[in-house]
Amino acid sequence: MKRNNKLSLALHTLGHMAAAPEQVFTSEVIAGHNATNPVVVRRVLGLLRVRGLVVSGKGHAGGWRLARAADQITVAEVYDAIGAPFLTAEPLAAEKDCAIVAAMQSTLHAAMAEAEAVLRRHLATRTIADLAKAMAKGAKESRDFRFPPR
Amino acid sequence: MKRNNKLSLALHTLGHMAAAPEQVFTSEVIAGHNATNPVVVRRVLGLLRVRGLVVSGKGHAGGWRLARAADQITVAEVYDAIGAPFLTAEPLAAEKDCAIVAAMQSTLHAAMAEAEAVLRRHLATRTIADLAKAMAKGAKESRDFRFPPR
DNA sequence: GTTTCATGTAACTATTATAGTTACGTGATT
DNA sequence: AATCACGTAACTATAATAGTTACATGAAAC
Repeated sequence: MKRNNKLSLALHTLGHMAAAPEQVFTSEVIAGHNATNPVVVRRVLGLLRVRGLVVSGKGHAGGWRLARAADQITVAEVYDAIGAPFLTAEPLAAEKDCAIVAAMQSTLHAAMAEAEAVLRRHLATRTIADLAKAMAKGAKESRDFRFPPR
Repeated sequence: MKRNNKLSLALHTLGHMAAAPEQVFTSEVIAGHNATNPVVVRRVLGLLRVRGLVVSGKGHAGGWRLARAADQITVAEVYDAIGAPFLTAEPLAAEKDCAIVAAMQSTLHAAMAEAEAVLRRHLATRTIADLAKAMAKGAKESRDFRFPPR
């Protein structure tokens, strides 16, 4: 997983889990599917586990699976679990006491908060099951996947 | 400018320019106001120049100023000029032919495009002049700010 | 015309966020 | 008891971003 992000890894993995709910996936297998390392997988899926999206087991039959039905897990929940929002208020250090800086921060923060709300609302309409459906349809059709109307 | 971003530097600087339109600012002075380096300032303002938001001059009376009235420059234009959108489609390399990956990309891209549009629309309603107004109102703390002597 | 000053830019270094890796402990299954 | 897979700490590697140095170019001042 070179320069990708946790959200992609998480959604990809959950999509596969949704497509085979009976199956238990080891972090090693998942890592193989994502060109990354098992430890990285455990770290990312660990974020999902504390939010109750997946469960993990140790030992011989150990591994990962969904904690509930795929159509009961929205993409927004995964996004929140990863906790790396695309939109955040600006940091900016210099001249903290400058009124222009304050006005700028206020403007940017308001705009981002609004955009982030739209983003989450959009992602809340999609579930992991929707991702798995694409696989059921087959890879060929999915290459020109179209977002269905709301 | 430790770990801050170009947009903050740009907006802060343009805000000050709007508050003193007749003033010419050198990159050295601007750098001082932002705890950064003159070269960094030139690089960032250079992005604004090619979009016609500011103009620069060399030599003795050289420096930077707005290319047009502050109320004719929207924050969205600055955002676009910086060209570092907060929202971009996911890269993700592994398993390109996976239908789930394609579905995921599609979902994320659609959500981000929608959010980004909201963000830009919001920023388009704000101008650099709005930022300068905050200074005119005068937060107490900002009174000690001084522009460089003519 | 020469000096001075500020931008324009290339090339390099520094910092930092993120991912990758190694190592080993813990608990479950065989 | 042996094996397997997660849990996690600690370290290393990579890459995006910012900072720095150096110098050429052009404009104003003298």
